[in-house]
Order: sequence, then C-alpha cells, then structure tokens
Amino acid sequence: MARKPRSEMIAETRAKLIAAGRQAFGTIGYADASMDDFTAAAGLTRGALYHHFGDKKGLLQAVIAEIDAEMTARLKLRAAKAPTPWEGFVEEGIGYIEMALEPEVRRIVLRDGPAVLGDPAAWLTANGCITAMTNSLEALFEAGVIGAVDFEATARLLTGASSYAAQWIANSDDPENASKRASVAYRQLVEGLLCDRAAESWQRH
Amino acid sequence: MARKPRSEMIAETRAKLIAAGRQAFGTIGYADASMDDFTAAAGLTRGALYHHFGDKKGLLQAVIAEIDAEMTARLKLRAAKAPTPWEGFVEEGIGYIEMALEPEVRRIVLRDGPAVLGDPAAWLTANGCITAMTNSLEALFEAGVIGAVDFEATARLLTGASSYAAQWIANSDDPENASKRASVAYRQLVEGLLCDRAAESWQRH
DNA sequence: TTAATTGACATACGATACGTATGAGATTAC
DNA sequence: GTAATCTCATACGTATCGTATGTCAATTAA
Repeated sequence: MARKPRSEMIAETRAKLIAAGRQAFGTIGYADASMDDFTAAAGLTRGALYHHFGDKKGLLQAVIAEIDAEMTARLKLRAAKAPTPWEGFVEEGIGYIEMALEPEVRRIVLRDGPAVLGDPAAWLTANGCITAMTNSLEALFEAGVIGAVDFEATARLLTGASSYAAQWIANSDDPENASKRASVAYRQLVEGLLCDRAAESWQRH
Repeated sequence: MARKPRSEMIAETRAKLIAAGRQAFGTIGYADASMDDFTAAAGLTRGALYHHFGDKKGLLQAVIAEIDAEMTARLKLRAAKAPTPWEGFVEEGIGYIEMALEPEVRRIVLRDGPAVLGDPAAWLTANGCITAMTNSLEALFEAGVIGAVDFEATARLLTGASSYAAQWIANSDDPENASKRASVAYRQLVEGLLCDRAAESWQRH
C-alpha cells in the first residue's frame, strides 16, 4: 500500500477536479455541466470542489488559467521557429487563429469565459497571449520593421480579429478553406503595419 | 372601453416581453435574469413567454434580432454621413467599436449571445453588420481605394477587432482614453489596406 | 506513543428557477 | 348561438446550486 503525503493527495484532487471540469466545460459547455456529474466522474463530490475552488466559477478560472498557460507556451514556441521576427509575429497571430479553432479553447476560453467571468482583459492569467503580442510589436518597432503604433491597443485589435476569425472558421461549411482565407487576410491586414511595404516580399524570406 | 383586435393585443404582449427581457438581460445579464421576475415586471407570467418564444433562449434571440437591426441602421447612417467612401468605411468600424461600448450591446449581443446561442456567425440576423462591411470593402476595391483582399474574411477580422477592442475599453480604468487609443489604432490598422498609403493624408479630407 | 487539532472531503438540506402539463377565459369562425 | 381555437395563467415536478454540518484521516505536540 503506497503511502503518500497529504500534500500530494491534495494536489491530485485539485488536478482531478480541473481535468474533469475541463473535460465537461470543453464538451457540453459551462452552463450545462452539472457539478454533481463531473465531480462524480472524477470520483469526488461537490464538497471537494467547493472546498478547493469556492464555487463553479472558481473552477472555471483554474481551468482557463491552465489552458492559457498552454496556449502562451505554444505561441512562443511557434514564433521562435520563424525565420525573422516579423514572420514570427505573423505566425503568432495565425497560430492564435488556429488555436482558437480547437473546440476546447473556443468554448472555454473564448465563449464561456467572458460570459461567466467578465472581460478577459481583467483575468490576471489570460493576458499571456496579449502581453506576448504587445511585446512583439514593441520589439518590431524598435527594430524599425513596423511604424509607430499603440502597441497594446494594436495587440488587442489583432487578438480580437484572430479569435473572431476562428469562430467564423469553426462554424464554416468548409473550415479548411475558411482557415486559409482567414490566414491570408490576416497577413494582409498586419502587413499594413510594415514601414516599407515594398519590403513585404523579402520580409517573408 | 377601447376595443382592440386580437392581433394587436398579441403584438403588444410580444413587444412587452421583448422590452422586459431586453431590460433584464442588459442590466443583470441573461443567466441571472429570472423569467418570473421580468415577465412579472411586464405584467405577465412565464406562460406568455413560453407561448410566444418557446423558451428563454427564444426570447434572447428575439431581443438580439431587435438590437442588431438597430445597430445596422445606425452604422449605415453614420457611414453615409462621411465625406468619402473610405472615411465612411473607417467610421463604420469606429462606430462599431463605440456601439460595442454600450452595456446593452456588450452584454446581450457580444457576451451572452454567443454563450447561449452559439456562434454569432450562425445567427441569421446578426450578420447585418458583417454584410454591410463586406459590401463596403468590395465597393472600395472597385473604386480603386483599397487593394485586392478577401472581402468577407477581412470584414470578419475587422468586426472581431472592433468588438474585442470594445471589451477592453469597457473594462478599462479610463474608458475615454482607451476608446481614443482603440480608434486611432483601428484607423492605422485599416489604413494598411489602402492602395497608396501616401494617399492617407488627403483621404482624410 | 498517544492525544488533540487541523483540514479535506462527504452528506444533508433548503432555496431558486426552469420546463411541462393542465386549465380558464375570450375571441373568432361557422 | 355554438363550437373551436388561441392566448395566457396556474400548478406541479425536477434539476442544480450554495451552505451548513458532520466524519475521518493525517499531522503535530506532549
């Protein structure tokens, strides 16, 4: 009989609840997810949930924090692989569009999150992606790649454009095609920020 | 004693329910709005609601349809007042940002709508704004003002950018300031679509 | 080693809100 | 004038949430 310290058991319970919530919220949605059901699926009861997270919203927050961290990490990785900083920035935006296509992200982070917790900008955690993009813009400006813009405002506009595009794609009859169209349109849109648009062609390589 | 035809009475109750729902959804939000409460406020009961709209979602749909129609009309009016087609297009986008600032629009159309009814792109009605913007883009291209882009995809990106910006503004410590920043950033973003960016200065006048 | 305390989690309860099924009253149709 | 239809209210069952209470195990201290 393996004996585990209490702290490990607690972490395990928390993880189980988050996983169960994530699964339920990501499939049937927050509103329709019965706490009795998905806590039972984790071999627990609502008692555990209330103890650890206060209420249903608290669990949602924890789930979102987890997903956001994963998203930010993936975006950074993707941007780092790009040949130029500019291309990295573009890839970041397109990557955001593609991630927002995943049902779990769309439902939990983009749809239910704002509805239940309020404005995403207020979530301490969920700023990962926006902060990252703001920094990218600033760096590009300092490198002389793009003109002077309000970095934060522009970053917010672009993440908004991306997430909305994702909704469109996800609901499209032909997601494959819509995704391509959105990516191309996104690229064209941000290329408008470039200092020298004649530079576009070589910036790509 | 004024005698009214039945059809008028029905229209009246429908209108009363929509108004009551709009009021409740716009202030306390969809989830927290008790049907018993706001139907009573309209001098009716849930019975009437279920009869006319099927369920709570049905009423939300009707409310959104009404608001969307108003929004589209306002945007068209605003765009029509602009001195040039290009400026009209920019005004349309900024107008969208500003409308999305209104609590009623934000809560009902942008926040609760997608959460309860699913993807906004699927709402038959709510396409008013996007369709309008798509048409504007096409006209601008044909007039040689902007370059070739995917009109629909770009329109969706821009409405997404706008509505997201609005969320940011609304939650900001200084909405006035954030609104200005968003408007400026938006203008810069769309000016990237112009054929000749040297044209920007005079296009404004 | 044992007793006490803390804390993790379950169970029990009450309240609220939703959806349906039934019913009454009034208007329209024949 | 009677029947049928439609609008809307009332009554009921049920699901879910939040709280309050209880229990058992583990850690701590004597």
